[in-house]
Amino acid sequence: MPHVAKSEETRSLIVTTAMRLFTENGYDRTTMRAIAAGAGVSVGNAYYYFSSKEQLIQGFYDEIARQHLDAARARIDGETAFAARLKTVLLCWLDIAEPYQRFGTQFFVNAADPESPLSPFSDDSSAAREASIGLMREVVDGSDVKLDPELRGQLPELLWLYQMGVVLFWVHDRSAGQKRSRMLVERSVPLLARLAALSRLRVFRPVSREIVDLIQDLAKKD
Amino acid sequence: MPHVAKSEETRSLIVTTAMRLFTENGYDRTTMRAIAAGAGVSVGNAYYYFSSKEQLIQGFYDEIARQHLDAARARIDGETAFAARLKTVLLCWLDIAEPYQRFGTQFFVNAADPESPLSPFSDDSSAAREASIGLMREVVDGSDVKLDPELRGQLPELLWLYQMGVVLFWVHDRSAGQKRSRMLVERSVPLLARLAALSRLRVFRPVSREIVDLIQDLAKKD
DNA sequence: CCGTCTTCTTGAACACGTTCAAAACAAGGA
DNA sequence: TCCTTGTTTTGAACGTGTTCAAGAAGACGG
Repeated sequence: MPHVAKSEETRSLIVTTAMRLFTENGYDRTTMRAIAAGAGVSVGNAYYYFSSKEQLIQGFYDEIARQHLDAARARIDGETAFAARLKTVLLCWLDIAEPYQRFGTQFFVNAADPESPLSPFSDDSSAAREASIGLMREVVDGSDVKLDPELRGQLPELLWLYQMGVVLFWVHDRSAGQKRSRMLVERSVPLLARLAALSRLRVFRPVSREIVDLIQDLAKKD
Repeated sequence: MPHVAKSEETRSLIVTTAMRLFTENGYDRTTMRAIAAGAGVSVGNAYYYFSSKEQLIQGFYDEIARQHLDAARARIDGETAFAARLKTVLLCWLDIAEPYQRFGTQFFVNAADPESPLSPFSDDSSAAREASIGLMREVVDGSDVKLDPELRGQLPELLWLYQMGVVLFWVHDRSAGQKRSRMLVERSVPLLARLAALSRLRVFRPVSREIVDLIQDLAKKD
């Protein structure tokens, strides 16, 4: 038989059980004792693999991000319009995250804690963050959009921030199928695209420059 | 002697003690037992007045907001430049909130929960929210800025959202004296002001219109 | 097979937020 | 003064996340 570390099996059993229970009953109503019992291990054992209840969802977070990267790349392939590409990427995230909104809410609340390793701005999340920004870079580079070159370099990071804003809206969105979030994307993306295009106009140039500078300065030690 | 309800004294004693301990040791490290002991009451008594530990900071939240309204109004009096007024209001908030950033962080994390009554978007917070938006309306109306009239009506709400963004940045800001947050305000406010002025240009008009429409539609059931 | 060292597992114990039945107190009215 | 009714106060008890000392199970060289 293949040498699969027994410990990996246990670890994965625990996280799978946790995700099932979170989805069934919500994050708060799922106790560590229930997770341990469901996985057939002791509560202490769960803490041997995961340092906290919060930590249990990091794996889940990574899973969503991975699915999103794959699906979004497939969906924008061939499309060259900037707005269409961006819209597809964001709607794709909403599709993938939809089943988890119920407990995803609780999750993203924890992630709002700047001290938490789950924060999208934390060092621990830098890998996932870089991957997401990379996707946005593909959105820009694979499109035929014409941009102020200064803006172009910064745009992926800006778009990632915009995506964080969409997520924040989504967390608060209680409409059926999150259709309000979808509307936000459908209608704000064309606006952004037009703003980006306007950035090449003369009147707009200094403003655009200053925005880029500001972001760069703010990023210097973040 | 004046008829001050004994119960009001107890209530205020509890909240005062709580705020002192929160500021001294942080929110997490302050236990309800410590608060009760510090106030010389039983733990059950604290729960008679406040339904939860979180609820204890609502009073504090209100206090900061009240201070901000007063101080900001005084400081913008006489000033007529839109950018200057807005900048003053935001820097004023940073000044007032500074001593509490340490545990304020924890507080604003709780407030990020959409289900929490502490959320700035919740019904329970609508009074405070309306007051803040009202202040932004004063910022606009007391200034000599020329605006697309459609935008003018919506602007106070947009500025309030912008303020929420600044607060979000501030929560994550670990620089000394929150000088990064100050830089953000100092430099983003002029940008906003220029954008607002640009909104009257012909090329910009349709974009500006659509932004206003989108916000209105999104606000319809929020 | 034995001894030793590391990895894994256990469940009792702890600290904390929260609840609740019961007691103490306050204010009238008879 | 006593009874009644409503308000305030108490502290033991509960459920939860988390810790930890101790033991079980493997891994491996001899």
